Amino acid sequence: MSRAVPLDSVDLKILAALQNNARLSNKELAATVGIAPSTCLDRVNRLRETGVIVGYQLRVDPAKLDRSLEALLYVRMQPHRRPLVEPFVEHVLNQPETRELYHLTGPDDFLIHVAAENANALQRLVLDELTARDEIALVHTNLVFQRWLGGPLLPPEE
Amino acid sequence: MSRAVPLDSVDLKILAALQNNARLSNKELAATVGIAPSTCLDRVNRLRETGVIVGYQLRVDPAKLDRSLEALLYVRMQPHRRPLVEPFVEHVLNQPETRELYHLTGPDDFLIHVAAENANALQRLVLDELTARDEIALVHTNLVFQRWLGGPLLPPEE
DNA sequence: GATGAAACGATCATTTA
DNA sequence: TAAATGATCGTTTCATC
Repeated sequence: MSRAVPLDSVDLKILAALQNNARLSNKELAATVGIAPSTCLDRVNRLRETGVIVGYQLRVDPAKLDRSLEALLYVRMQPHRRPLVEPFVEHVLNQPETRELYHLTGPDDFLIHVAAENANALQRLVLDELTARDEIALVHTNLVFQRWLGGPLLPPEE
Repeated sequence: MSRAVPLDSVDLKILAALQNNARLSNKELAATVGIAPSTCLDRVNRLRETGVIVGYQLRVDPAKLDRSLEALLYVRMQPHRRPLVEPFVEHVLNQPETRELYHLTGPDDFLIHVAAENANALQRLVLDELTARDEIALVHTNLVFQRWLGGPLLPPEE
């Protein structure tokens, strides 16, 4: 269901261009990659249908929303059993501070990226929403100085 | 420069709607939040001008691009000095596998989210691009089972 | 994959509350 | 000051080549 999809050089140009600017109009995109708008529309639709393009995400500045304290929370679950995982994931995703959640190999089972109003809000989140739960054995909190996004994601070179 | 911006309930509705679907047309968005399209356009432009909306990002499925092995790399820098930070950040952002990079408090100085083709590619990344550098004291690699995104980010309740 | 036409949406000057 | 109206302009989209 999630195998790699054959992509030609036009597809790759489209993906690179849209990852640089997801709001390019179809017309601009077509001009950028050098094909007709109708063809371009077909290509983009196919990239969506095949699941290469998953969605379009708004990026907001957490600081502008009074959430300037970002942190990564490393969470250990004990026992680390399937019936406990799903409710925990849902609980985390329901917290308004949650930006991303990872389920991981390694000593820590989860990593949560959160954006809180201040240290008080972060403390409340850790103590009341995480360590208060029986299955949560441990939470380590690391503050985020800065965060960068990688460039366009493309298939590995041959 | 990054203080919170006063936002009324219409702004919040716009932000919530666009975070659910950043490709809503202005007309649809206006209907969703219950205002005229022209007003809606003004609002969105203001949210961009004030820096609340930072950009629009394409979300792609790494597995569909032959990058199905995602990992988090915990990196310790020694010494952790400013002149070493910027070149390292640039080096990491230049790697095609890099999706996100965090600079952190705590025992590990950086966390890198990467999407690699397979274990070989991941090993190469860690050994040739990270631990090969003098300033990198240590890299821990944790694989990603699954990743979720949080819901819309809005200001804390009063 | 391109062309061209019809339909639709974005945008802005103007008007109104 | 903020929002709505309505005309213009441009883009998307689809049948056809």
